Amino acid sequence: MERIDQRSFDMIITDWMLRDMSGLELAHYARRHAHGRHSRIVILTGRNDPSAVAQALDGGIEDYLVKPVEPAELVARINAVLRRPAALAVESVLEVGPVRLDKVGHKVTVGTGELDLAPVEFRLMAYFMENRGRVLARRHLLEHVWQRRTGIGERTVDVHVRRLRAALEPHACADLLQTVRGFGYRFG
Amino acid sequence: MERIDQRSFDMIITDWMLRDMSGLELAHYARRHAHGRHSRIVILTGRNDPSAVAQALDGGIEDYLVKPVEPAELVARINAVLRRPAALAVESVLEVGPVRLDKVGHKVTVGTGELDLAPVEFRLMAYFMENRGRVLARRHLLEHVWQRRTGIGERTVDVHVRRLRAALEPHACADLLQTVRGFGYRFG
DNA sequence: GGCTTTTATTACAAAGTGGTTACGGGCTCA
DNA sequence: TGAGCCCGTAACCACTTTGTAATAAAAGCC
Repeated sequence: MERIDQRSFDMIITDWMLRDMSGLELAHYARRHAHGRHSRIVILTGRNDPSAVAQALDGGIEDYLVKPVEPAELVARINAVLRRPAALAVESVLEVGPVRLDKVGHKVTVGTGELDLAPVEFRLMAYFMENRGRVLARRHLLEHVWQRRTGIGERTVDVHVRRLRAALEPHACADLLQTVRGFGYRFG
Repeated sequence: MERIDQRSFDMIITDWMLRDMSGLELAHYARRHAHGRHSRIVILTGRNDPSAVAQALDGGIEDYLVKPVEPAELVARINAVLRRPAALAVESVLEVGPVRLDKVGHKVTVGTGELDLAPVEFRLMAYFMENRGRVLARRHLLEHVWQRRTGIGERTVDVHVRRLRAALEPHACADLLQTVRGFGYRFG
């Protein structure tokens, strides 16, 4: 924990049972602290307990290996984890520029102000923030934000984007939600 | 494979040994095809072979599970994979000289400046960058950049090349897009 | 230097695309 | 049950995109 305070690590490999805390607690500590925020965490332990695996993975651990592990497999799994894009935030709070979206608290704030969004708008916003910088086609958004697959017109997306922009407008960040002509929309 | 051709999947779970191919081959097939490109692939098999694990993970497989797997662990691992940002996001950036083209973000930058390209121009640019240094015939470009096969005059390509050059001009790299008289165009 | 072929440039009209607004059905909640 | 909010649709408008055609320029070829 001292080391985590001092500098950042590409990867932290820890046992499940430590002297004073669990590996998961260590992981959460790392996630909360600036330097460890982007560390990828792997648990390597002798304890083969599915519920522990579930708990660890749901808690944002990158991988959970049960000893004995063949060195070849260990190396392969480490490489696989390192190859992946940097760890995704475990917290349910998404943040892009001045916009903060709390998925659990179901609340969106821009700077100090709060946004009042309808259900669909909220999910759309969350999806945009989860995929910032990426162009999302209308068809794609309909599939992922509107769960039901069947016939909703693509123009509907336009209208909801407009509503999002209208909500962002008073806070002067409507330009975060950009139109990419011929392809879709991009956030951030 | 037929299904992969037809639509996209969030995740593909497959055995290691299939009738006519390995799960890894199936994975590579999915990765190469448009619809499967963003699928996350998990191998679930009875074969506990560290070198197979290494091979699979190095080949871009998201996870490799050895049967028997506790349902709780399976679900946890599936969720963990789905929570991760879709792989291959990094691969989509093409770079030639000072020109950077981000296919996912649908953005083209030259040095610090950004290029504003229309849909056809963007696809044309991407195709040129994917085939840099290669002379591309007008007929060839019409077939690959304009997907519809039907009669578009070859002169049209000239016009779009001109538009690309006009976009590159202010950044002093219009000369990247060269004319090869009698054959077509070359980029880079 | 003429002549032909190939490419560059410009202008333009038709088709395409997105922004905006209004509206009505459906749902929720008091 | 009624008011009010959500949300999908449609219509209209403005603006872009894009293929073509016409003309200018350049590059070979003898």
